[in-house]
Amino acid sequence: MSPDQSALLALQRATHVTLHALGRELASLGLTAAEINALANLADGRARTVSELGVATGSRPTTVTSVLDRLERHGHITRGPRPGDRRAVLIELTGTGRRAAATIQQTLAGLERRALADLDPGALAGFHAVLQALMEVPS
Amino acid sequence: MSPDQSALLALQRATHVTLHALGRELASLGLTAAEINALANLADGRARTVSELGVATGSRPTTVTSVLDRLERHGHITRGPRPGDRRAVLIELTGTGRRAAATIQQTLAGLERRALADLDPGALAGFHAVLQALMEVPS
DNA sequence: AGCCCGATATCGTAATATTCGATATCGTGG
DNA sequence: CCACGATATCGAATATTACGATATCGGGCT
Repeated sequence: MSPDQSALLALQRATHVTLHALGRELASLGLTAAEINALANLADGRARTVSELGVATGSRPTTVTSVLDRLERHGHITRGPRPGDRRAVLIELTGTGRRAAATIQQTLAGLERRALADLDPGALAGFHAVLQALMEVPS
Repeated sequence: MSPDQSALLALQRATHVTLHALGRELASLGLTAAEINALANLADGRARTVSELGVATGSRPTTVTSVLDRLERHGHITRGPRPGDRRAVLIELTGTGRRAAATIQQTLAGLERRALADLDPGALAGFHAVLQALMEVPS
């Protein structure tokens, strides 16, 4: 009954599958998975630097830059200097960006609620513990 | 202390991070993440169709086809007809493919062992339960 | 037998994603 | 004030993924 030999293979499959489901529900926004991911991480309204966003999404700075290029072109974000450190760039949501991010967050929350409602409470804790352990594995 | 508001965002970040770690350890094979994923799923030696591989990796058939194109060019797999159903294509590992897949599986297993050794036994069960629930969410 | 429909995989095309190396700018500590 | 690390971007290349169209095939229906 083991769904997979490997936790990592299961992780990747689940990521792809849920990404497709999320993209289907948010097709009207005309955004790609990476853009949705970035907006979801910005949805709380707190400004972030490119590096912080890279850590949050698990991507490299150059990748984040290209995603932000498209988000900026679509008018969803603005870039500005960080006060006190003009190397860093602060990413902030625009009005339309905030609306899109809110839609994303609601869809995200709804999908998770439907999926995890009937689940054992400890399962979610174990889920996060495994993710944490996988990300901190000593190389 | 909650690592993330959203299980899905945590999922995506963990996937990216672990993919980078895995790619680093397997850099000598000269394979990309998608190719590694495909070979890992084929590592048990059982032949699979393109569709089965798509389900296992969570990708669409066209995506699998292009990944297989590269694996075939590298001499890691062969394609042949499935006896009794010539629509389907059976993917099988070659000699070099089997060696690469074995290396991948060992690296995968080692990485998971290092990461999950000190973890509560129930955590892994919860992890798989959450993944299962997320993939089966009613649309 | 003949036919239509769904399943399977591939192809062409295009848009995205990702990476690498190089570069410009900026803080910080000697 | 100077060297070094941090930060982000750019240019070029490759990989990834998707969509629609196409070819082939199995199976059921008449």
